[in-house]
Amino acid sequence: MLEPVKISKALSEPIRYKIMLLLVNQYSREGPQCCSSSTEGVCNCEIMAEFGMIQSRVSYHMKELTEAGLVTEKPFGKWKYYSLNTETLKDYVTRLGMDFKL
Amino acid sequence: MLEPVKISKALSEPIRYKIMLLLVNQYSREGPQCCSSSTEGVCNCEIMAEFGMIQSRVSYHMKELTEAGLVTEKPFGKWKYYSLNTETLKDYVTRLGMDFKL
DNA sequence: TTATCATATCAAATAATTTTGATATATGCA
DNA sequence: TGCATATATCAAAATTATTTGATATGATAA
Repeated sequence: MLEPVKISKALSEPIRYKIMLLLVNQYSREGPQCCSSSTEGVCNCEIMAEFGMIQSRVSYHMKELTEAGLVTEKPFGKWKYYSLNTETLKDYVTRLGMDFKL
Repeated sequence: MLEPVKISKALSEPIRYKIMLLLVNQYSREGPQCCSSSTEGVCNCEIMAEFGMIQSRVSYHMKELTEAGLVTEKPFGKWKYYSLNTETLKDYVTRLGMDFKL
């Protein structure tokens, strides 16, 4: 069941919106990274590096995004890869269109 | 210039989302109202009546919605009529589609 | 003008969210 | 097993958002 208010809230935090943009564009950064590059998504520590955030802060925001259904998690060994759930975004957009007769 | 984070925040508050729904469906309620019924929109005091909110609270939320560009205000005498700005919503939806490649 | 009504604004109180540092859990490897 | 690494969780602090009651502004009408 789609909750447009919850999805709006997830998108309403600037750093979370930036993380979403990072996920859609895939991570590409030079130098050593904690997890091996993957086409499966972007890992926690890559997000830390990209935005200079500490680990618990990244973890918190990824949980918010995941619980809103905007991001899916894929554990791989000790890492976790995140990717966009575009279906939720599509449903959200559709719902706004219906609710507000766009 | 469209600010998707700001629009998301405006939509992320439950009572604001309900007010938006009220605006799109137009107000229709029995009994005495403070302002005369209008096709131009819904007035502050009608929103107070609909949700049992005090005046300053309604005023605060209408300001949030207006500043996000989601609602337009139309002063009429001592009243003010609010209506949805569907253009902003359409632009928001378009922007999400582009940002996240939907 | 004065009284009344609708809305706006303000400061203080309350509530919700976010950030941080510490610690816990879980996996992989020597 | 024991150690290192990646992520999760927790409690406290910091920040931001919302609510409230009081007062201000601005328009109407007597």
